[in-house]
Amino acid sequence: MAAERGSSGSELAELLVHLGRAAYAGAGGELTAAQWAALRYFARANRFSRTVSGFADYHATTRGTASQTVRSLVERGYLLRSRSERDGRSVVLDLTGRARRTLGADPLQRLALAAGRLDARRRDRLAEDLRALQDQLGQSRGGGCGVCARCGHLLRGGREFRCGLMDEALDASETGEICLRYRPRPDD
Amino acid sequence: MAAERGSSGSELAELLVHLGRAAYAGAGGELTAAQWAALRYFARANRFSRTVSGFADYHATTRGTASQTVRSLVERGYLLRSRSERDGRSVVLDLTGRARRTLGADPLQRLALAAGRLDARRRDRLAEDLRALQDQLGQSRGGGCGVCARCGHLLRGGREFRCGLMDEALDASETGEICLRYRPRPDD
DNA sequence: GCAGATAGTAGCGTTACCTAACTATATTGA
DNA sequence: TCAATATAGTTAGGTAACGCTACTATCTGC
Repeated sequence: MAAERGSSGSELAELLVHLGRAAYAGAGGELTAAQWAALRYFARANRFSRTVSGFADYHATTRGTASQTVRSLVERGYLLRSRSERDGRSVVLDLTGRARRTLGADPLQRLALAAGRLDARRRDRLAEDLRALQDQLGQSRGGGCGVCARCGHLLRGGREFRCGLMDEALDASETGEICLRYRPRPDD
Repeated sequence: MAAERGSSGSELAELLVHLGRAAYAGAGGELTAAQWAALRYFARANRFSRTVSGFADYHATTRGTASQTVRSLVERGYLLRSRSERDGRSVVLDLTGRARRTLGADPLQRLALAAGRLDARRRDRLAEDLRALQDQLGQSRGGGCGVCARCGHLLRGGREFRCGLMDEALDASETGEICLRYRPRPDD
């Protein structure tokens, strides 16, 4: 029952959650928090992941809720909806130009700016620590989430990239996108 | 427009917010996310801050919303409500024994455990970085939030602690509690 | 005192969120 | 090949979060 030296795990966890909320303080912009989250997700997810289920997983909510949020964004002209050619059950969501412009007004920018003012080394260190936490959490759930560049399924041969799971070639620029199927590399 | 080296501020911000949400993944326990947040707040706030407005500020929401969340917790036996002697307009909220026991099942514990598994030095570093971000955000808003031990209003004389703003003595144990009036020390 | 600020509540409408039920397509396997 | 099962997505219904406005009560400053 002795207090831990320095910061305890719970303090850290509270700090993290609190910061995540405070970032939106007094936002009130043109979209709700969930809608902003969806826009950010579809802006950064790769072509295998820009689906309703993908967002539901990322946002840790149900498909029903995700479906509702997506619908509101489609109706308001932020997302384009098309059927997947890979899977007849899936729909693919893509950002419209309007959505890309709107992302510039994302209330999260305030936090992003604050983070951008950190020393580059410190920022990288922070990101690394947060990702370590994320991977650890992801393990205990099904999901997890990260970019191909750090994914255990990525195969590289020379300058070519390939996803071993989907068995498809990846453009270099795609390796920085978020993927549903992300799994931390074991040796990482 | 060139990509920043390493992690950009926006990536970091997204990571942070995402982690804050993912921590609750599949929680679904006996309370909602807002209710857990309230319980945590009232467990950690000092006697000047255990009010509806205090929680509203901390949780970055309106007093109306905070009032509703608090009411639900009082009705369900998690919080005790009493009028403040210092200020006739205020009510003071205190956790019941049931609430303290319930906090053991806080879904945030999963993240807290993950954080607790980090190396102690790394954890302190992480907490420090997050607090730096928080202070920077707090500045641009009115609020801000932190513990007396790091507050600019704290005066210490020998082993005695005192809040210069409220002009009251503080018990040593109270200096680890959250305060509404927290202001980062200028020289920090 | 009186004006203006602040603490809290109440009511309204929108949205998030969950659950459960449902359709349609994929996958599995006997 | 065909039936069982799993998965993608939608819909409906209910609770609570959330912001807004309006309101009362108390406090603070002049």
